[in-house]
Amino acid sequence: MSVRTRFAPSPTGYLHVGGARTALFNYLFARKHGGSFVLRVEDTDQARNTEEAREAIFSGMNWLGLDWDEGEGMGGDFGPYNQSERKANYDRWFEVLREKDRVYEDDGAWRFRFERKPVTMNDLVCGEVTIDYRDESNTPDMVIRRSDGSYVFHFVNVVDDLDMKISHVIRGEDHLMNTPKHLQLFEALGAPAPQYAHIPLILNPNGSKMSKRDEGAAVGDYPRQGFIAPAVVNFIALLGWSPKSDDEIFTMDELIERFSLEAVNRAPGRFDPEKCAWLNQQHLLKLSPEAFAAAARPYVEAAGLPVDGAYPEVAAKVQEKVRLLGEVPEAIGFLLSDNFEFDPAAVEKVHGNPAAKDLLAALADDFEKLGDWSADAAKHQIGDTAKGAGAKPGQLMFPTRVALSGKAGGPDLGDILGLLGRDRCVARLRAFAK
RNA sequence: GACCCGUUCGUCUAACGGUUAGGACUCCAGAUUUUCAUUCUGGCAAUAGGGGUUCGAUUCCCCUACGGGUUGCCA
Repeated sequence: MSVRTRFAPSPTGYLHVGGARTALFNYLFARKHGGSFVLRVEDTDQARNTEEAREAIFSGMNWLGLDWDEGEGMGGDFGPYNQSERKANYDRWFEVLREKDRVYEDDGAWRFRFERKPVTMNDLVCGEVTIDYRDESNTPDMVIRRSDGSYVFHFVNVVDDLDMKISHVIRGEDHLMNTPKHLQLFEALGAPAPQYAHIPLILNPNGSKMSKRDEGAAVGDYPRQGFIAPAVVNFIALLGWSPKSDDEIFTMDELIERFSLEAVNRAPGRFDPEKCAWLNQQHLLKLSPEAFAAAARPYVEAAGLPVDGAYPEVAAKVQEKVRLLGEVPEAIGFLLSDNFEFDPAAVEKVHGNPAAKDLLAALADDFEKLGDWSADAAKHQIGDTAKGAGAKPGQLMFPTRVALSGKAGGPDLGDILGLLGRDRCVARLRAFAK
């Protein structure tokens, strides 16, 4: 029997990290076993569905690199893949239940008659869990068809998994208690149930349940802040799953290679923005300088900075200095434009050294007298000027950095000198010395 | 309330019933870089509590506490 997994979001809001991770685990499992990954849209809640939400789900998955084999835009042998178009299937299976006398009418709605017995599920992550359906007060017969003729989640979910021949259902732990209901439905329908794996939920840094509006909740916010997809995929994979080794930087292919449901944890995990940012930095480091510059380009343009000519070279100078692409404009703005801000804290630090002003003025003069201008020559001149005034080179390097860039950190000072050129260096030094 | 799942450094996690309980993020300290960052080295920091079983328990069992989930004509 071939592996077939599915991601079945309802288009009622943007794609959030919990959903993205569910999609990722289903994707990894399918790819690892050479199976199929199906995208099914559970759009039965007409009141809350929106077209924007549909698009957000597709674009979020595309961004993450979770390509599906069947569903929206891909076709497939088990369509349609939108629940809103599958009513005929539901009607057909509902008739089966009615013929078997497993449903009864109640106030115009139809309830499914549970078998009153203990139901045991063998979850691939949680192990054996038994719910006793002899306790009717705890497990009342559930409505599967509303009085308006539409069907509820439990029923359509089961029918679709059955019709689409889903072999493994990997979903959030919030569905654990639903599973015995689904198992009973499969049994009543006379069909074998898929294997289930319930993965723990994702919590906020403070331990509360992560929901809409929380930081880091919307996948769409990640690219806006300058996260790249491989880093986000890597991060959410590590939330609740362990490679069982000390390695932790993984590409999608490596995750596919190493993923297994047995290594999924049972305890809910908290979302840590710091570690996510660190992972982003690690993945940024793996990019070629050209790829890094290209990835950062939109952020720099959005900041209103010119990206012609020297931009790619300039951007490459900060590749190992930023954690998020959104930090790039701030890091290189002073190299692309003469219009930049001074960091008060950095300026204050320079003012702490009374000799700095004279040293900077002297350096400007020496720069003008320097023969050939090059990054190395200029850098050496800083040392010479400092020594000439009886100071250590390090004492002049920081003030020079602040005078030229307005900041305490940034590209290598030699790179700054070379990229800026003699005239701009002299002008900025003199302006700052005043 | 009832039912279910869970609990190892602040966070993510590793550890055939036998380890000085390991790694990573954060933080701190050194080294390197004539500068910031990177990098490297070192440091701080954990088995929720109480009972068992066992020669021996982070690991198995029970109780308590805490956290999460489910209890809809939502999905």
